[in-house]
Amino acid sequence: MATRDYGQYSGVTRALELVGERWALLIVRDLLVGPRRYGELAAGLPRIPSNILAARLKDLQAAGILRRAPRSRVIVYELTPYGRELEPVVLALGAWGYKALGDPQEQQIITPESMTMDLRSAFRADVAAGLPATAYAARVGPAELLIRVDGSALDVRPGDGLVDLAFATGPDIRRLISGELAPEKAIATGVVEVLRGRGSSSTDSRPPSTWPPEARGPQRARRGCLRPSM
Amino acid sequence: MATRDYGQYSGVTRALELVGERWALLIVRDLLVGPRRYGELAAGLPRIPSNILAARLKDLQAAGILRRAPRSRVIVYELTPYGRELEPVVLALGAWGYKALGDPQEQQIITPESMTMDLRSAFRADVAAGLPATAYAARVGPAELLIRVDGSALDVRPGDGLVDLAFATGPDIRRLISGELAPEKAIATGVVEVLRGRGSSSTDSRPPSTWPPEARGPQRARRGCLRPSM
DNA sequence: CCGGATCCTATTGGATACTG
DNA sequence: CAGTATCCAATAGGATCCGG
Repeated sequence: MATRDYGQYSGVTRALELVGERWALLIVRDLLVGPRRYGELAAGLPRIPSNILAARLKDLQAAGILRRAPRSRVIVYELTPYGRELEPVVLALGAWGYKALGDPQEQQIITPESMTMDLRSAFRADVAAGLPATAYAARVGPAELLIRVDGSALDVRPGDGLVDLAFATGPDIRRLISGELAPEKAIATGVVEVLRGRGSSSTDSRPPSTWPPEARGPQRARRGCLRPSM
Repeated sequence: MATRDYGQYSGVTRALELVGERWALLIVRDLLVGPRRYGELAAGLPRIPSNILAARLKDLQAAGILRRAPRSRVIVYELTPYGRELEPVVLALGAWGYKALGDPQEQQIITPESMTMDLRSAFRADVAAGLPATAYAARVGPAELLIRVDGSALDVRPGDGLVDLAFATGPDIRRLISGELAPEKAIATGVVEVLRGRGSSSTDSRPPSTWPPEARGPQRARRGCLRPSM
């Protein structure tokens, strides 16, 4: 490995030598949602310089964490089985970091990939096991997600579709994800606004008032990445 | 936070802003074993420059992850409750990294703290639940550890004491920790050498032959940190 | 336009020396 | 022992450029 090593024979140091550099785990996080093209990764990591993205992709590939795969004339990057085994690491980091998250700042964006992984990190299989199979359309700030819960399995992915229930939330969903707020209380206090109906999407509704007005309309900053704006 | 941020509102980015810098998670790892003094941390992280250690301690303290605590005239650093919640992150990273670990290289050391956390990462509560309470003295390469298993609880700490069973292992213990090798096979193949007896310590035995000769004697490089030497 | 490579500057980390 | 201060090397950031 080209990366500077820690001079220690241990699992944590080895892991940090492979994925400890800046941006590396964020690339892995986005690829945990699915294979992505170079430009899609760049769009989801708004501040990454293109030379750093290229360098990380090269390093992660050399480490056997991801691979370049040609998909009908375009190249996508996808995790190897070993790379996918980083999912517990990313989920644990996300769950921990979510507790230290305050209100969104100006210039902080939410991407579909980041919100997808944040929701996965909040999923409690034991709780979900008692629920009937349900599909949700969620608008979490500016990201639109399709969520399916079936037994103790969770499927979250960016997008839309036919669902049983649609809901929209503001930035306070973080209190729900971090476990600070119970789901019933979230609905009762308006943190989560339930939009009933077996409809198609959530595009026929407005986000709850906790989102500032300027965040309501879709303000595309870059391909597929919207800013919560405040 | 002074650290450069990722411009994203998500749990993983927030976590990486707090503990994503070089050396930070290794300091947390060592403090998960117990409170440590500045010099003890420096000894356990052999290549860390003292200015970096000082800077990280300051940042981690500002982030509410650790605190300086006066203990009878000396200052120790200890994790806050929030800092201790990083344990799942460190264990997941260690378990993942262990699978990518090859044989120890020259100049790679093993510290009691690193080996303690590596063993914790390999602990399977469900398996241990069926075993009687037992205390082990383990010499893992150059580190001497006291291991107690009771029900589904594991207690690993650097040190020695009265035990039920003593054993010594070479670098191939990594195949045991990573799950590649079953315990019975490890003993059968000599990866783990069992030194029977309800004795006091493992100091009356030699490590298995898989450790190179020059590693057999205790070669203290720095306080409490020994090198496996190849 | 996508997928990078290159160049240059700004920031951070690393090694060593030094101090209360 | 518990850190600072200094200086230099390495890395990240930003802009631009290039080939398909």
